[in-house]
Amino acid sequence: MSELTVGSVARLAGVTVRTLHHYDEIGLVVPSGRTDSGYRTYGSGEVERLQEVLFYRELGFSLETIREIVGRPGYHREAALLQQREMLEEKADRLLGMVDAIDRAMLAQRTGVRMSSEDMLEVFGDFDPKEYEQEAKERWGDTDAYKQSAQRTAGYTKADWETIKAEVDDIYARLVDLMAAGTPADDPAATAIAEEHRAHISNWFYDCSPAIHAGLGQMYVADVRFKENIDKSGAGLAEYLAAAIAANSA
Amino acid sequence: MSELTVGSVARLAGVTVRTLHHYDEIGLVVPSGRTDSGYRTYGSGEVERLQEVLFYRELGFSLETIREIVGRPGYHREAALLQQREMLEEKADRLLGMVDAIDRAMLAQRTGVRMSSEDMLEVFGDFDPKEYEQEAKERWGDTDAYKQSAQRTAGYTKADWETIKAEVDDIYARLVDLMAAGTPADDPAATAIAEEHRAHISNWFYDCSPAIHAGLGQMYVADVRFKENIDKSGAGLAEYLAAAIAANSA
DNA sequence: GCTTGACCCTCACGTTACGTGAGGGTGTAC
DNA sequence: GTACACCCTCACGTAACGTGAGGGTCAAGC
Repeated sequence: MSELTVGSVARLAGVTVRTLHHYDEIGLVVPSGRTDSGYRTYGSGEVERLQEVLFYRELGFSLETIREIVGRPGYHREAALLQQREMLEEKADRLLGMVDAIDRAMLAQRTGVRMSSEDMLEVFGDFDPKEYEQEAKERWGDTDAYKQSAQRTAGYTKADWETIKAEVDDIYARLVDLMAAGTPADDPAATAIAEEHRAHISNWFYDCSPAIHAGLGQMYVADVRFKENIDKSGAGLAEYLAAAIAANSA
Repeated sequence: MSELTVGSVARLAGVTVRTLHHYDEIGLVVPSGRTDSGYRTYGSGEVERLQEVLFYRELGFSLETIREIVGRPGYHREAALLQQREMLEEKADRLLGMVDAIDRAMLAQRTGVRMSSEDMLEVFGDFDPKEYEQEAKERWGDTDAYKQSAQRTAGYTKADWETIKAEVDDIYARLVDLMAAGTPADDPAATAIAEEHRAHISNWFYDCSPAIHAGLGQMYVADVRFKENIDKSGAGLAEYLAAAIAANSA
């Protein structure tokens, strides 16, 4: 009475009949018996086994491995799970790496012939934004800001990058002037430029809240790569900019 | 003179000879010609095409799709790339979901029979840590702290969770006492307990630096789910705890 | 008793992107 | 002359089923 036919079991477990045939063929889940006319019958035990098999299948195990897991009573399920976990993480990493590569490819394609490292170098000197790209991805890959930035910048042409660079240079130059004049970083003149800087980022990269801006400022002095690059526009500019941002965010 | 043989091309492109045979079979990359004895010869054009094919292959495109991309001159490479990008992200999400499922499965397995929602409920009342899990994953999924936490907690038994709960309750109770006595949150008595709270998290979940702890404190008041849960131990406790943490982190 | 569906069966080939021999020529260095 | 590296063309194998082809079975309705 509790013997079910293939169709019922298939619907119950959310698989096709062919799948059950296949599992029967390879001996992974074998029907409890057959009717006189040859119809497969499944008991509750078989259905349970099927569900365990499907659980592991969902986790991406191969049927061969699943056979070992559900077959041997004392099989190291935990070790298998751990191993699988690592494999999945690696795969996911690979896929995200591909996403990254696509972003780069689209950037290259959109910017006409190519906006590859050579052109980058032309615009940015020896501070290649791409150099920082991988790490940025690791740090902020999953944040909205990163995605927004990646999406927007993918469409930028060389002319855009030149405009961006020009804007930043202008901001830096005016800050250097203030700094040279001995203006304190929390002076309204400086904080106004810090605010311009924030607008610049919001405009070209991602919505930059004062809080995020404050974090950026800290990084400008903490991360030597940023600091060195900024200081190229004037010694001590990184600290000055960071202080102005801090004052503006407060 | 610039005609290369299969082996050379294969080594050059980092693929096997069989791959080149296959691409020839399906007409994806066809040799420029054959020698009298039937050897395949590849010119620079073919090698270039091969490299373009391999580029798209790296991105996970099927050979059929690649044929369309590199075949038609005006094919919408960009649209294809965008679509592929989305697919890859979805796949990556799926894989990370599996990792998550494995974490849960291991948790279930380690805690003896099962440490499922029912038991969770028993220990934590109606504040199920798992309920917050998905969002935590989204927010912090890629951080070291999250991984550390997920790894450690995967091994916790029901008894562990009870200990954790008891410790937190004790911390909260003593804070409520201080609060009732009118002790300011920046009083050493309160900040000492805040420090205990930090140690508790470092001990059971992940290395909690003062900076991270400060962030947590802010979230305790900003996120109603945390706030409400904490306030169950005493009205206003969330703010008091947050203030004590802030004072302790300063 | 007969038809009509819905369901079941067993082959068996198709899918992806090659891996892996089998069986046999080719090119050149010693 | 022969050893060895390299090339060729079949052609089957891989994972997990999808998809018919060709043909029985079962219960319901006429």
